[in-house]
Amino acid sequence: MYDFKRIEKKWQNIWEKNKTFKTGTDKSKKKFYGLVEFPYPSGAGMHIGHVKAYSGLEVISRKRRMEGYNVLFPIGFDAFGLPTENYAIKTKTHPRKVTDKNIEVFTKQLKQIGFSFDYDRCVDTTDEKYYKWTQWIFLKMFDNGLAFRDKTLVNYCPSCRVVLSNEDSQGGKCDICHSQVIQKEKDVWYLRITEYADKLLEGLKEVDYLPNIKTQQENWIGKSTGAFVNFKIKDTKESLKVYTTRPDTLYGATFMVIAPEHPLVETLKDKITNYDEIINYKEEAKKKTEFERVELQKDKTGVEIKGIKAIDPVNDKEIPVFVADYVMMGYGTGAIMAVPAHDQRDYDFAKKFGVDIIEVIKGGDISKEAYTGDGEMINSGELNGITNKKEAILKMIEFLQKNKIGEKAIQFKMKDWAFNRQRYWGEPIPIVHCDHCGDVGVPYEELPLRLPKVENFEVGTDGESPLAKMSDFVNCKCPKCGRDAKRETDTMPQWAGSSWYFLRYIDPHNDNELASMEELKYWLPVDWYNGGMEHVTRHVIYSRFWHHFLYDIGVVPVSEPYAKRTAQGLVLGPDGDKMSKSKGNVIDPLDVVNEYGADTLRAYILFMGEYSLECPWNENGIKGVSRFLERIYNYKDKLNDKKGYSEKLESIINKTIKKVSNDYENMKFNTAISALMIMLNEYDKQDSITHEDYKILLTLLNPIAPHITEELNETVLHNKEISTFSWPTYDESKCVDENVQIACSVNGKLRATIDVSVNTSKEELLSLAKEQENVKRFIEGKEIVKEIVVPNKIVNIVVK
RNA sequence: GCAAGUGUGGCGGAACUGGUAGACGCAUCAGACUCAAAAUCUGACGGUUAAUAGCCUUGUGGGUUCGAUUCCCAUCACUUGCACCA
Repeated sequence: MYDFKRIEKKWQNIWEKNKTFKTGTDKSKKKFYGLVEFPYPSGAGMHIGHVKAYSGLEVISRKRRMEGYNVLFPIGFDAFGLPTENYAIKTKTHPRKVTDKNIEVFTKQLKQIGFSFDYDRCVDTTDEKYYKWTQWIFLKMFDNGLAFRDKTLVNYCPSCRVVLSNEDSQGGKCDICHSQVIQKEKDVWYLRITEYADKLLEGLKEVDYLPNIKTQQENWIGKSTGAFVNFKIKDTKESLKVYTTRPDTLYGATFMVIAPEHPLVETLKDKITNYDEIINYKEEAKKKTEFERVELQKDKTGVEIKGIKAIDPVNDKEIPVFVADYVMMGYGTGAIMAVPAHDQRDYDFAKKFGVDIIEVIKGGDISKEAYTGDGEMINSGELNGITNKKEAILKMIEFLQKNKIGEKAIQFKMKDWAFNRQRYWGEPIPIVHCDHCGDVGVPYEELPLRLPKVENFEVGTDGESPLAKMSDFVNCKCPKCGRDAKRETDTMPQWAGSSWYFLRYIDPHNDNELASMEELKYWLPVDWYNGGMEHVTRHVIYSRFWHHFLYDIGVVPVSEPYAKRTAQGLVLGPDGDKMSKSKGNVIDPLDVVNEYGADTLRAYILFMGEYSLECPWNENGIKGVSRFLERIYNYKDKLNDKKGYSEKLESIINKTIKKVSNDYENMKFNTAISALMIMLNEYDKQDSITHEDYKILLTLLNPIAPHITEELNETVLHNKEISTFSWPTYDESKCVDENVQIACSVNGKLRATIDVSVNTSKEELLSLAKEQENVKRFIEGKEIVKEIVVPNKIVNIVVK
């Protein structure tokens, strides 16, 4: 048994002392910037998921260094946020202290696992030298009209007393405390991310993200091309504007639905004969969160607005108007035209309320359900006979524009980003409210606007930020006119600090700018960003948005921050469920380090399965990897004095170098390790192996298991450190086997295999196959219809 | 509902642009070593079977093909994300 405790400690000390993994500064060298999502330093310490998330690029980074790159592989801490604040409130400790302690523990643990981060570039989002620049970016957005304040119905968590973005209140529950979210009118700071929707979509074309990541972002942005159409309200001057992606079905519109909050209800109050009923419905809808409104899909509620009718502009038909809460004011125009024959949701509604259903596209059976497929247009005036949906849409848009009843329109699903929180532990929003000047940005030279040091940072009962109670902080002079004014007391959400942290790593101690252009030009873009699937639509989009903005104002040299993005799969508990404290299936990585060593932990986490897929933890599986490392360790007694590779091992060595190199690049670490195991099995068949044979194994394994390989390389082979080696190369001509096995099949069924030398001719393969006893049995007395020979692979004889 | 992903032995998982399904590892069984156990080493190991013959087998049902885990259609289950998105 090798003494992993001593060996791992020894090498960790050497790396720390020699600064082995310090980022290179020689700009003439090619660069590699590998980025992992920085952790939230929770009190629980590292999670097994962190180990998996970092191990992928850890291997790549170690390989890149050996390939001669300047490697920037940094780590930092996303330390603002509610858990720390709540913990601080509970234990009556200041969040600053809690954060510092947690960061210390985390850093120690990261080092215990041997991660080759450049710890000198560590970034902490709660450091005022850092959040100075987070505030600076916010101010720049404010100056450019991208940060604005509005009164809106917002998701509000009564328990946390915080306004939440839609993204943070999924399922109608607060993301943090899981209590019910309600709707409340409130002052909200927004970042106008919608203005960048098109750029964020276009930018995806030039980056190398995993396909499913790209698709998710596209869906989130949700660009749709359709048309605005105006429906007149009969006997009034009013009209209803709707947005539709299916203007081709306009002749099939038999009713309209508006959101309960739609202003038309007030404008036409006098004409509406059931106004009270409508208002009642509106009040009921207010009680529901957006989630509940959209969730109740089985039973659609709504009320017909009596006394008014809309007029379909293409055929002048009078159609009824309903209010229903499944239509949202926040998307499109807050009103829809309903085409029950070709939209299932409208169909259900029409059936329930007894509205006409008019078929305009042939192909379905509208007595049973809506038909959403393609087909010939009918009952549609000038569109009749068209069978192509796109053509029909284009023709209708043309018609609408010619007759000035509508126009082509592009809509995005994405909404603006609600940006303020009523919390202490976040970046103060650097804005002053002045009665005369309105919202005024804190002057840049006064940044950072520091979080005041206080004893009591608990949230007040009014749901305001704790900062609101600090008169020293609140009361100030307006930077513009000098009169008495009040500071904004809300803070930024956790997404703020994580939206630009990768820029700070590039130049972490710069006091004059967020990072120098010279450094940014060298290091950007991030070459490879790996993280969780769950951050693909929030953090990654938010940070791309910030980066595009910084590019537009000339602060960064490229528009897309991440050249490549991958994601690792979850590590599940041994029971196959997601690890959670309540289920008691949590594996603590440090326990594993203590029992098996860091190298075994690293190797197992990469060996357990395909990196991008989720995979359950298996206590037995780790033993296999542990044995593998043990076997390598015991090889020191089996070395001979011969030079070069053993002749018999040349082929397997070259093949393994090739396989492992490729697999690392494709994050197929499990098959890379498997290839190394196969190589070791080949070594086992020899009486002895050479120093070179051994060295190549240690080198290939080093990125995954750095401690044990460095130790053996030093104590057995007496070489300088592996981290100074060049990455091994292979000879393609030696990767080819001399012999291959050929499958011989009859009618596609395997009947025999033959061993032949590589590149045996087709003719010879065929005649060899026919000589096989078992092949003979199946072709004898039958007519040969076809003979297929694929050299080096298979012979298939088709008989009748 | 929409979108994406996954489905292979007792288990985790392999399989290049369609070409010997089950690599590698775990578990299990047998043997060696040992007084014994552990560790280690050797061998077997999808099902059925006396068989190194055959038949069946990659969620299910079809299709294309000489040949399908791989491509196409349908369907089921699970996971994730978004959502009455017009």
